[in-house]
Amino acid sequence: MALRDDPRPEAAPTAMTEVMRRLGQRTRYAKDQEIFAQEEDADLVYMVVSGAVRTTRLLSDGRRQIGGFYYAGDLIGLETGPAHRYSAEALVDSEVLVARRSALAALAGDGVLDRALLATTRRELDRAQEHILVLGRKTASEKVAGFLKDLAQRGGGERVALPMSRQDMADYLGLTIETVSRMLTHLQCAAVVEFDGRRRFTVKRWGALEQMAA
Amino acid sequence: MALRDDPRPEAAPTAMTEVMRRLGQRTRYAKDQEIFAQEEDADLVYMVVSGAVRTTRLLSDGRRQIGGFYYAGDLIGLETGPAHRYSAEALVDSEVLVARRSALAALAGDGVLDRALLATTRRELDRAQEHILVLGRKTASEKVAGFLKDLAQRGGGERVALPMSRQDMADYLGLTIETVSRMLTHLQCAAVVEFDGRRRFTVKRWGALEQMAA
DNA sequence: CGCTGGATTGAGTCCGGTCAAGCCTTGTGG
DNA sequence: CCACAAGGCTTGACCGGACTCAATCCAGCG
Repeated sequence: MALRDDPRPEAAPTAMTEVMRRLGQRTRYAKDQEIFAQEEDADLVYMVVSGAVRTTRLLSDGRRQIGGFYYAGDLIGLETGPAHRYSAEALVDSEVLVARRSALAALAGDGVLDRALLATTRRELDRAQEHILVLGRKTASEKVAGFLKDLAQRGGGERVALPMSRQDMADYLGLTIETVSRMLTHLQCAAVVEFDGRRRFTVKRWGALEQMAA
Repeated sequence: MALRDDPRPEAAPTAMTEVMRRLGQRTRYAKDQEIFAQEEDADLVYMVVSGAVRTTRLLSDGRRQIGGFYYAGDLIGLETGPAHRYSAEALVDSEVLVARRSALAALAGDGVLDRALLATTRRELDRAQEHILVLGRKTASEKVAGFLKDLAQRGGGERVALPMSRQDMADYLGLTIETVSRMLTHLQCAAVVEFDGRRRFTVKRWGALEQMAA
């Protein structure tokens, strides 16, 4: 595969990472364990150290929307006001640094913290707006192709791991599990990607994938 | 109608409003005139003084997604990094205060500006996440009912104005203009709302509207 | 090796999109 | 002040992409 420049933005400002490392309480969460709950008081900030996390929002009738997936270096828990709008759960066994917001402010200095939080929040807003475009105006096959493309870019390597289930993908993309599965089958039949087990794939025709993502 | 407490959050922190009033260049935009363009350098901050604004994002094939609608007191132009992800246009003839970000920082002091921007950005992120839930997991009738409900709450008064076209509503909700029109007709047939012309309505059965918004 | 739960596949349905025809405001000019 | 145009909106008929329901498949694990 040709070299491409890494599209990943800095996961979080260095100052933030530094402070979190010093003040954060390292905590382990098992697969599917809840890290924080919807409506819970949002006084804590979380940084993923290893593993992966999803943020989800539940409607009373069981419909679920996933807000995003977070990996090592990503900050969560700041996307909300006083109370969380989303809950967060570990996708796989994960380690997370947890810190009180007030403690962070004391150590980092208000200005530094504010600037770091602003940068992270703004990046989060960009992600959300991209997500809005996808949910509002893309077809099922564009959604799935775009999802795999993003994952492959983020992963960097040849073989890309899918840490989430088909249900998670569906709930992120506003589709059903069956539709996601069909689109994956199509992509594989078209020799755009090749799956090696259910949670691992390789991009075979990068151009085609980008085109399908539109 | 019974008194309800006003669900509107402060449109923008007072410090921000104050500074914008002093430093902002008051500019008029005609209906449908562009305020800033997608991909344009994002050095300016905008505050709506009167009228209404939409932010939109265009796909190459013409599909359009509206990110949000903004009214008097709302800040725009901060939802992005170095370059705007969305363009902004006036929904109706509007007045907007325009200020350089650097000028604001100088006057307000970095800390104050950062804190104000953080608060606004976070509120914007909340809106975006709500929008994601709506686009990903709600049906057409829930989307339209929810949209009218939000407008009515924001408007406060008895008669609620719709400053946007059906096309704008459709592009905000991820629907077509025909579907929006049909849902509005249904709501009116069910005597949930009553239209007085095409751009003005009254909520007749508040409970039913909230229930349909789910 | 057999169990188990996630994933795939198929058949049929339905919600929302598409295409097309008309309606109704709103605004303009005589 | 009315006539008429024009564009936004509504309505109808039909279509199709994504959903639903249901039957299997199969990878991972004890």
